Amino acid sequence: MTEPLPGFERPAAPQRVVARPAGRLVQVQPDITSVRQSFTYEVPVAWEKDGRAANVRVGSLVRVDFGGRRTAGWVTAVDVPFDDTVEVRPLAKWSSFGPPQDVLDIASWAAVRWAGRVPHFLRAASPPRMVPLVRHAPPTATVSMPAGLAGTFVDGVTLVRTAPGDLGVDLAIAAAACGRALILVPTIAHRRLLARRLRDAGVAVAEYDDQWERSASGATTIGTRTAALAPMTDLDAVLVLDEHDSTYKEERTPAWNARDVVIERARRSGASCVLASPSPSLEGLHAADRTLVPERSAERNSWPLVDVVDLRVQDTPGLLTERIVDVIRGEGPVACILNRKGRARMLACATCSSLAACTECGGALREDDDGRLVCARDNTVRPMVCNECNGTHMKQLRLGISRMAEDLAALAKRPVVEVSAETPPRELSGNQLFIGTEALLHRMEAARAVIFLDFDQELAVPRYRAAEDAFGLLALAARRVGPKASGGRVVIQTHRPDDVVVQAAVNGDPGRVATAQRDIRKVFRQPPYGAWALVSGAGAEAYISNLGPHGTGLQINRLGDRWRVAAADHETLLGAINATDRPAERVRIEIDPLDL
DNA sequence: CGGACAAGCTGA
DNA sequence: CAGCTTGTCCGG
Repeated sequence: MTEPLPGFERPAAPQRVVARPAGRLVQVQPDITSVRQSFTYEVPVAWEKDGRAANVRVGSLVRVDFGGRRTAGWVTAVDVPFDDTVEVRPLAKWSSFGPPQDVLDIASWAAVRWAGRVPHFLRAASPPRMVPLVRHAPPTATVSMPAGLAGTFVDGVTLVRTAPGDLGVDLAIAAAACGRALILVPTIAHRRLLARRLRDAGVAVAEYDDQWERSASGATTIGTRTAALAPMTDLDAVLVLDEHDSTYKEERTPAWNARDVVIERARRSGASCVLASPSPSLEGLHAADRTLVPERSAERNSWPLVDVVDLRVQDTPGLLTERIVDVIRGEGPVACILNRKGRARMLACATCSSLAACTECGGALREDDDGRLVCARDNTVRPMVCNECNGTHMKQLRLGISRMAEDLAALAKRPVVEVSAETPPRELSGNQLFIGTEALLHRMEAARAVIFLDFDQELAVPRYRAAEDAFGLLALAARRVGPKASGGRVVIQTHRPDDVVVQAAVNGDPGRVATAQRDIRKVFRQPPYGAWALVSGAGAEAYISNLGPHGTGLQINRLGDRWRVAAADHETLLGAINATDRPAERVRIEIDPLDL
């Protein structure tokens, strides 16, 4: 920059455009999804007199005039410097206490991690009803550490493989004994049960999000997915029960995962983090610094007896085999599981009963319009010929559930309760014979036996997580029937009795599934050994072309009207995803999709 | 998100 | 060229 010539000095600094307002200045993030920026507002001077001003804190919910209308928003910073170039308006209203600084920070982190918008996360982190004041009755953990668990809650992330029937009461008490604890469970029923047991043990409990205010005051917080954003600070312990459960993943965009959020919160607070599950996810194992596994014989005995019915060698056609007759005729509640999700019809050889499977990937085959066999996973096509015996005639394996219920009732010589989503809970109690989809397993409390009439569908689902999910279902069945000593049993009917998932259940040895899956996922760079984003929606194609310039290190695959974007790690993937402009049409971006 | 405004399009 | 549509920008 050269010196200006005499007479051409630069004008003096411009006059202040606006006068400094009298009140304190705060930043507010409006609750408008597409606004990614905070704006400065003034705390009205009048609020200082009546004490309202003292409640304007980071995280507080307020209402502000914004762009010609009034909208809700969150205070994201207080006592910010004055910028004289823009006019500052006063806050219109103070609404409620809100999430603390830690949670605002985690919301920003999560917005990057799942390519979402901050307001989505702040909404989930906010109280369900306005909270006029937070009473600070600091609850003190008076519980002592349960015997044998002192070494579980240590620095870093620990994965604990639990017995299938373990509902985590002792682990939860151990977490509470550490101090400020945040505990995640998959269902509200599980939350209620655990909260009751903890209160009985003398722990001050907040059930999130009904008791948002209590959580904010530091009580041991128990809740489902959204509890990952509970208004807690200075965490000492984090516990995720059934960490493999898919309910931790939000289905709507942003499709964030509560388990991953609390792992990050624990890391930031220096809290010990325990992930517990009888069927650990590979993501959980990958995130863990160490894994605790039960002693072999104890774990084996914690699983029920598992009978495998080899459908290839049954005399009776169909799924109602001789082997289940005794089980369904006995006393007590029995659940028959027949998943109808994934309408893809499956085929088996009419001669040797082998399941028609893809020679490349093992996925189930269906018949296309030209009478050939097509793999649902990789679209490999081959003629209608059996792998095993070269038979050319295939039979359909699918049966309607109502028809199945009738046949089952006839075979069992007792009535069958057909369970659907509409079945009221009271009809699920009692010593009856039930038939339904896997939702039945989630809804009933206990069973003497669980029968998977057709486990092939679980094994052959064309998804990279199929084996893990199938084993998770067996672990849930094991929870419902109890350990070997209880006398209950799980029956698995399948054409693939030697599948590692089936054998892991038979031997009560979940480690086998993880070991087998780990190798496959590593080779194919599937999560968690790679990072994926699934791009769909009307604007997907335009978005993918915008992604091009940022595409270093990305692999992009078209899957019909969706695209899979893969990278070696989240940093590479999210760097590109978040730097890419979105077209006007809707684009749905799902990071770490489960259904692929 | 929704209003303001600019640029583009259409029909007489 | 008025009157309308479509697109882009921005809000304290």
